[in-house]
Amino acid sequence: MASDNLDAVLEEARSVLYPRDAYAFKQGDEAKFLFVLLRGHLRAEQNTSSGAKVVIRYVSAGDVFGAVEALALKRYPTTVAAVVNSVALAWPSRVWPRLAATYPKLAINILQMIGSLLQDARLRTVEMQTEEVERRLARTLLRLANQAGRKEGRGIEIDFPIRRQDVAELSGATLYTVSRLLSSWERKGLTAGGRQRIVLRDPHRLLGIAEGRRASATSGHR
Amino acid sequence: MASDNLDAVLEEARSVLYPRDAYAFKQGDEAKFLFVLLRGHLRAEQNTSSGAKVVIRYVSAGDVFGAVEALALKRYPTTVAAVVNSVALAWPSRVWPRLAATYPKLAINILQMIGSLLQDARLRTVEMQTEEVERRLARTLLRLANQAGRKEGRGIEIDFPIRRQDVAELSGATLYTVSRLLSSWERKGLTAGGRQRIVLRDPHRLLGIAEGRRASATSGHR
DNA sequence: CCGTGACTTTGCGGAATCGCAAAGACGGCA
DNA sequence: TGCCGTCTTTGCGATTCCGCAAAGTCACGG
Repeated sequence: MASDNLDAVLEEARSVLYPRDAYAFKQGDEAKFLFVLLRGHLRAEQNTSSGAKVVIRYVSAGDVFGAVEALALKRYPTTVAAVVNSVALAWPSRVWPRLAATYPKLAINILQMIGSLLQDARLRTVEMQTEEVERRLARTLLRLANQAGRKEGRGIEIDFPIRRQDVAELSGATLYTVSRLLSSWERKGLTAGGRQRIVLRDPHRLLGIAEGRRASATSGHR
Repeated sequence: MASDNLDAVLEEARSVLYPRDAYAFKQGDEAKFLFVLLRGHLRAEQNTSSGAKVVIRYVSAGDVFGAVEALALKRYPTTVAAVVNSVALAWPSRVWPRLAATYPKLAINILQMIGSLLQDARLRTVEMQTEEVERRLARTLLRLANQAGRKEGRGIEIDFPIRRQDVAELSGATLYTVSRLLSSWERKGLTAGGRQRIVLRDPHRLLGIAEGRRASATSGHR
């Protein structure tokens, strides 16, 4: 039943290839397309007027991106860049009214997706406001592992290159604090890593930290 | 042209009265209705499992609330309570598909509203992550004044009772820090206040703080 | 195989902010 | 009018977290 619809909807899209570090769009660009990521990983970030940068989210295969902007806003409020070679489908936003009218379920799906984005955004605000950095970082890593984790011998590796700086901008901390925490966790066997690389060695204990139990004997220093 | 539509849509709603401190709905309730606030002011807040509370936003007359939840989610992720006696219109969420199909512009409006909520939420995250408390507080007050300010002799008063604690939960600070900053601003003639009451005496200078210039000679202490 | 630039780590203060404790101040209600 | 609970203020540390500086470390291109 759905396959006819699906084919028809796919007809309207064109596919786009983003080499590593290429931009899908930039903050302030006119929002002419809505996308679905087929393969790869993208980073959505927002820059403040004062030059600070915040990572809004990482986009994984199967995710929709640019939708809210294309459907409801005029311009993209974020910049989206490929962190590995990626492939996406793009629909011109002008075809949306027709598609939505023809396939009501599509509209419902998009609405739900936006709803969950909103919920995520608010959850993040709540965490930023009520939890300390260590916990936020643990949560951030678990989330990344969950959406882009690859099983790797003794643990889960985040399946795309990510700098400490990126993690900091995603979790609401500084580069230095993230580096210190990861070092400390590495010494305890919770994580492992390297240049643009993070492996969760003991997700269970990380979850413990994320949920409140302080990393025993962390002491922040030493 | 629109008035017929409007009448027809209004037909489907029922009005509800919320006395001060009454709940429109609570976190976890099944999302059966979507609302428009006609009169009054509501506070939407979210509680964490650990007991902390965060104010998501204040709802003013004309605002839609509960929409995302009713249209896309199953349950309300926030609690909404009246801070003054309020009146709202409520639509059962099940009439939505029919309304949306009949009045496409309605769907577009709702989508745009949700889009701007998402943008707000992300902007807040960015601010929480990149700006210091003083600036965030100034922004928060200006926003409140903007959406619910009443001109008052020598300044703009926030037109509903709001505790320091609420401001803290809205701006991402603690009760103590908010109180200290407001005291300091009051000494400089930027604001005035009292029990559950805040008046912006000099919005222009507040804007200066919100945009970066540090309140001269603040010194944090004293 | 080496040089170079990007990324990471860590020491060392320093600043921002928290948060207890305790004292006021206010306002509604009996 | 007086009491009481709620809200606010402020002193005083205590913490958390930041952020410069400088020294690694790593990956890649030539």
